[in-house]
Amino acid sequence: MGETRPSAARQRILETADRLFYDEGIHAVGIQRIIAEASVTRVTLYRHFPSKDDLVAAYLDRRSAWDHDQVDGVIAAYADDPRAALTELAAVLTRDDFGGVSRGCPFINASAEFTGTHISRVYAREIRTWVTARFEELLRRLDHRTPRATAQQLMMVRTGAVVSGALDGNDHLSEDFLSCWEELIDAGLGQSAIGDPVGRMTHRQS
Amino acid sequence: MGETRPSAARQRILETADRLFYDEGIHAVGIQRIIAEASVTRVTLYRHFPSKDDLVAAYLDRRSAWDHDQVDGVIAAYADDPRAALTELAAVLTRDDFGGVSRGCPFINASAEFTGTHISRVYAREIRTWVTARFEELLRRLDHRTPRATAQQLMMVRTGAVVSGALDGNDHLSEDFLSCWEELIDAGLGQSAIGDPVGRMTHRQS
DNA sequence: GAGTGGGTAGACCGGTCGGTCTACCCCCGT
DNA sequence: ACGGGGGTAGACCGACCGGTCTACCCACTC
Repeated sequence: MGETRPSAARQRILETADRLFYDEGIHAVGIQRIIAEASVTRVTLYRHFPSKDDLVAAYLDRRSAWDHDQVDGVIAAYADDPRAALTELAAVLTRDDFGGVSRGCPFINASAEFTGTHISRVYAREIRTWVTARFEELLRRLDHRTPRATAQQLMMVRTGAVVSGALDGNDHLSEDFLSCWEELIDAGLGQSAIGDPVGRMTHRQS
Repeated sequence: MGETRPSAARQRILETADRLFYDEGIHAVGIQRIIAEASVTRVTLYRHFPSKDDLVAAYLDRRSAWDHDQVDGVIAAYADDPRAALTELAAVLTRDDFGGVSRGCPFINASAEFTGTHISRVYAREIRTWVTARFEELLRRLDHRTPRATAQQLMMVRTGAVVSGALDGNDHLSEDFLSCWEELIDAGLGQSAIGDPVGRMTHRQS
């Protein structure tokens, strides 16, 4: 019962919606466009997704699941080396986001289109806190001095990198981002090879 | 001639559009809403702004002028102390953006709603490169080792701070941002009191 | 005192929005 | 053999979109 066949139509709808919503914005894309480009009938779409908001939720859900998998994958791959995992996460979490070709983070973009407690904002906050928590875990395993504060700084810098990458034409942003990333991490590590003294980053505890 | 009286109606239209566009998004706000809340006729609005896009342009123009003035004001106020100007800019450029109450940067939000070469993206890129150039100037006056790269890092971090502030509920973000900001600047200064050795931030020249 | 620019009022346009309805179809499992 | 779930086709709904039109008004200036 329930999910029997994969439903090719449903898959086409989701992929088309994902592409259009991400590339052009949610409000800018109507149902008509989606059903046309997905080669699907109106009825079929509304059978799977009772309202446009449901489709939006499914879109964000896919993206969210993807990001979760990406992060979990990196952490698992570097299970015995948290420091290397953090570096790899920097790369993975900004993949395709530099060079002014990408449209940036789907959650940030979606949040810009809606107000209050709309699902887009809920999804955005959810995944952001989750990723930040993963950062914090890795930092704790490194005996970092300020795991929570630094995790939030990492999230902040990553956010800025993705948004800047989508807006500016700068082709050196990737290096600027990565050096800043490494810097933030190493500044709170004990026996760092680059010899930073006492907690310059410790304006607050934890 | 041309601009004789200040035209109270025009002013009301602009202020209403600014508020609604910023708070709820551009696509989400129709002309009907604006003329209703501005207590103005349809004809009046279209007399001043031939199309919605013109109104959007005027909205972004106001915001852009405001930011320009803010930055110029700070630089002028600290004309003899570039280092203090940078610190003050950090505060000014994220004013009202922390605590999850603000909606963040109007240019970033507008850019998320449109594609390609739409005015919103042009405005965003313009002001971002302009502000970054001001950062770079100040850093040069401080004999910073990597003024351009660091200026872009500052812009990146500021971007992340504003967006994170608009999305997350975190109430410590301001401190995280400011410490990161100071860190980025001081890491490339010569006779810094916090004793950082040779260029760890200098992964590239200029 | 005639003209003009900025304003009001409200009907009107074609198009698109999100969403519903009816009717037919076809493949699959029982 | 048949029932049902997933699919197609296309008309239809009210509402709203951005934008235009006509007609009247008022205050100010030349």
